[in-house]
This record gives sequence, structure tokens and C-alpha cells, in this order.
Amino acid sequence: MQHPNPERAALAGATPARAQTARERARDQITAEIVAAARIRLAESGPGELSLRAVARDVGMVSSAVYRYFASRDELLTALLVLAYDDLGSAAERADAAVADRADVIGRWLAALRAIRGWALAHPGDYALLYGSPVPGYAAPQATIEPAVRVIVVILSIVTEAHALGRIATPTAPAGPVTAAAEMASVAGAVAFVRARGLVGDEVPTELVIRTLMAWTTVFGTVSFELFGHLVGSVTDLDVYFDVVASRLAADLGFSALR
Amino acid sequence: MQHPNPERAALAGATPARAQTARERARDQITAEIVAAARIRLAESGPGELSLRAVARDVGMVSSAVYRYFASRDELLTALLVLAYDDLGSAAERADAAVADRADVIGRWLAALRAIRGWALAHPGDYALLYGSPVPGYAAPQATIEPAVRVIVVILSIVTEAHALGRIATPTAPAGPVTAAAEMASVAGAVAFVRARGLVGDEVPTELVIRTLMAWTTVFGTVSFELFGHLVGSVTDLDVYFDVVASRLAADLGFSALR
DNA sequence: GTAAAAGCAAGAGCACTGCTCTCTTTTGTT
DNA sequence: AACAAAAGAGAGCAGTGCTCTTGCTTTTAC
Repeated sequence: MQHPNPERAALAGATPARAQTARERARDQITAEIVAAARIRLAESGPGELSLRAVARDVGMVSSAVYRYFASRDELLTALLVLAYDDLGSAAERADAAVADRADVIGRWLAALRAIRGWALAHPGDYALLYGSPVPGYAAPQATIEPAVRVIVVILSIVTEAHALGRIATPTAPAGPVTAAAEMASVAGAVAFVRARGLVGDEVPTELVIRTLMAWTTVFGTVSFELFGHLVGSVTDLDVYFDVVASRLAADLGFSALR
Repeated sequence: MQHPNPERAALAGATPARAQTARERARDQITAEIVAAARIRLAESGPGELSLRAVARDVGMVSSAVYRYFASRDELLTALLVLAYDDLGSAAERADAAVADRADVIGRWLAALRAIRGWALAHPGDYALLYGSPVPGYAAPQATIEPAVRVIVVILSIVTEAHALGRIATPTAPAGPVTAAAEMASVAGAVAFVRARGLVGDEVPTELVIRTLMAWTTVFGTVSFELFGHLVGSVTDLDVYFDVVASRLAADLGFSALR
């Protein structure tokens, strides 16, 4: 007999058209319990160390019972992945939204980036799950890409809004080994993404998209280096260093200072 | 009984003063065999999946025998770590050295960065071991930091030599949320490293060190994003995109074009 | 030259893992 | 109340890292 595929409803919160039966409610509740227990365990160890049996013990089940809810350990990890992406995304969104002066794009930029780092430091296990080396055989399911995109949308929104507000001096592309046409083609996907999202500033230049993608990459790299211990000898004050990086990134994007 | 700590000699190549006995030679050879087998297994799966028992089977031993050579799985991984760091470092060094015109700093920059990415694509398992999420309990031993530094030294050398040659227009620090003094203090370790290494250009400005550190972070982030599949939707031509990133980084560092 | 010491390989075994079965119990629905 | 579907429990398989004991060989010491 095939195992059902139940965690969809519980995770996406997509209530089916029909009213839930009592059994469905119980199922969702236990599913949530399992995920919550897994999350706690993940907080204090990496994704590779997450033991399905240990999670089962935490919720007072035998390991085989968990397989009624998740067909495999990878499926449990996928559920945690979605949750973590959403958590990170909403943290960034909240930080951006908390800046009262919407025209203070540098302030919003700094707030969003600090929120990302703060979340990563507070949830290192989740961060490793999201951005650490993936399990070789593991391919992220379609359901994960939508929540994964939230944090990037926050960053992109700030940049595109700054552009629409005229608060960005779009940097020009430097002379390089690649033709301009090839450069544009290489990031066509990202540009199409911006357009499809209907973000403010439909005419956002390709160079700005490239710069934003690079900035996001640098943020990820900086946080990863800090979390994975690659900065121990070089950087003494990690808090300050992150702000330093964030301000350089803003400058490279062409943000014009407000004050 | 305590296990001896044998792999030191075999890995560091530090031949003791006394001539090697037959047993010592055999030990070094078998140690090398184990490492080689582990390396092959690592190439086609992540570090977390590397099974000590499997490599034992590969070399025709029983698993307990391997523990004569490596006290734990982590120690085996450390040996692989040192090897991989050295491999990556020498790849970058060779790429830099292969540029005939030593004053063509942009060409050297591009060559070194391309070599780093090329090595990562050719050895994804090793790359994940070096720069992927570490095992939570694992702290890198002292012996690993020297080889880890090689690839960074290549990058730093190009930048400092370019500075000494006057081929870099040091960018000025943008106004930011941090005082200049705090900025300098935060990267004091990295600056001290440059001075201690006796790299060309002892008076290399702090801002340049920050920029180089950031550039290295971006390179790492770009390669990681590519390898871990975080660019699938956004970037269509990864080869071109990497060159785009590399040229932007060179521009941000203030490299003045040669031609 | 022989005896003691140290090093090496093998095997059994422990506690753990992911996962698959079968069997029994619970539980919501009709 | 009766029934079927779902859920839980348990045993079991193949694998893991690691330890300990048992023989055997090589090196060292007397």
C-alpha cells in the first residue's frame, strides 16, 4: 500500500474545499508535532545529524509510526526547509517594513541585511539546512522554491524601489572579457523574474540586477563564512564587519546617501 | 591501549631524522592508500556520506584495521581537508603564475578566480568538505589553517602587487553606520596577516584589505550558489556569469584596465 | 640469538541509523 | 453496532562509527 502524501495541507496551510474531518485534523496536528520536534532537534545540530528515530522518541512514537506522516527523512527535511525559508523571509520582510521612512532606502537595506544575519545566527541549524552543502542525491522539490524566493524579493524590492525613487545611480558595466549581449543573456532568468514579479520599476537595468544578485551572494557568503568559522583569524568584530560589508554593498549598488 | 598518532608524518611529509624502518614505510604507504580511496569516494558523494567502512573495503581491510591509521572518521576527513586545501591552493597558484605579463593584474585576477571555480566544479565533494556546512561538533585542527590560507594568499598577492605597481585606484570608504576607527579594528586580524606575510606593499590600505576580503567572499558565494543549485532559475549561462562577477569585483577593487 | 615489546590485522560485538514489513489496536464514519 | 480505513507497535534488515579481544608479525632490547 502506498503511503499517503499528507504534509502538503498541513504545511502550505491550504485548507481543502471540503471541511476537514476529525481524522484529518488529528493528522495535521500530529504532523505539526513531529515537525516541531524536528525543528528543536535541528536547532542544536546540523541537518545531517537529524535522526528520525530521535524525533519519533521526542513525540512519544515509535519510528515506524512517523513513516505514516513522512515517507522518508528527506521529506521531513523538506518540510523543515519550507518552514525555515518562510521564517527567514518573513524576518527580512518585517525588518524592511519596520523602517518608517520608506524613502530611506539605505536604512531599509541595512535593516533587511541585519535581519538576515540575525536570523542566521539565531538559527544556525536551519541556515545550514537552507544554504549549506546539500545532500548529494537531494533535489529540492518544486514546493520549496516559492518560499525560498521571499528573502530575495525583499532585497530586490528595496533596490527596485530605490531605483524608481531616483535614489540609485546605476553603476555602469566595467569593461570585461564578456560582450554586453552575453552578459545580459547570462542573467536573463533573473531579469525575467524581476519583470514577472511586477516589482516597482519595470525598466530596471540589467546591470542593477547583476549588482543585486552579487550583493545577495556576498551577504550569503559573509554570513556563511562567519557561521562556518572561516573568519576566525581575520575578522575580530563580526558585528562591525557585517555593517562594513553592508555599507560597501550599498555603495556598489549606487545608493545615494540620504542625510 | 592508546592509538598512535601516525598520519602526521605521512601527510606533512616530515621525514624523521632516523631512517625509516620497513614498518614505517609500509605504514606510510597504507596510510596513503586509505586516503586515496577516501578521496575517490568523496569525489562522488558529500563528506557526510563518506563511510569509513566503505573505504576500508576498498583497500581490502576490515574497518577496525583502519583505526590503526586514523583514530576516527573526523581525523580521516581532516587529512582529506589538508589535501584538498593544498590542491585548491596550488591550482590557484599555477593559474596566476601562468600569466606571462606580471603587470597584467586583471588577467592574473581573472585567471586565479577562474581556476578556483574550475577546481570547485571538478571536485565538488572536496569543495563541500572545505566550504560546506561543517559537522557541528567539528573544530578544524591547527594543521589545517596553513594550507587553507594558500588560496587566499594568491588573491591577496595579486591585489597587493597591483597596489605596489600603482595599477589600483584604492576606493574610498563610503559613509556608513560605523566609525572609521571601528572599521579598521574589525579587520585588524586580516591586516596583520597581510603585514606578517610580508606581501608586497607593506602600506596596503585597510580599505583595500576589506575590499579583497569581500571579493573573496563573493567568489566563494558565487561558486557555492552555483554548486549547490541556488542559481538554477536566475542564471542561464554560469560560465559567462562568473566572468561577469569577476570583472565587477576587479572594478570594485579599483583595478585600472591594462589595454 | 633469543626474548620481550610494540605494531598490525581480523573478528565479534555494541549502540545507533533509515527503512520495510506484519500484526494489532484505535477511531471515525455509515 | 458494524465495518473499513487509518494509526501505532514491534520485529527485522542492512548499514554505520567505534571498541575490545585474540592471534600474528615485525622491531627492538638484552
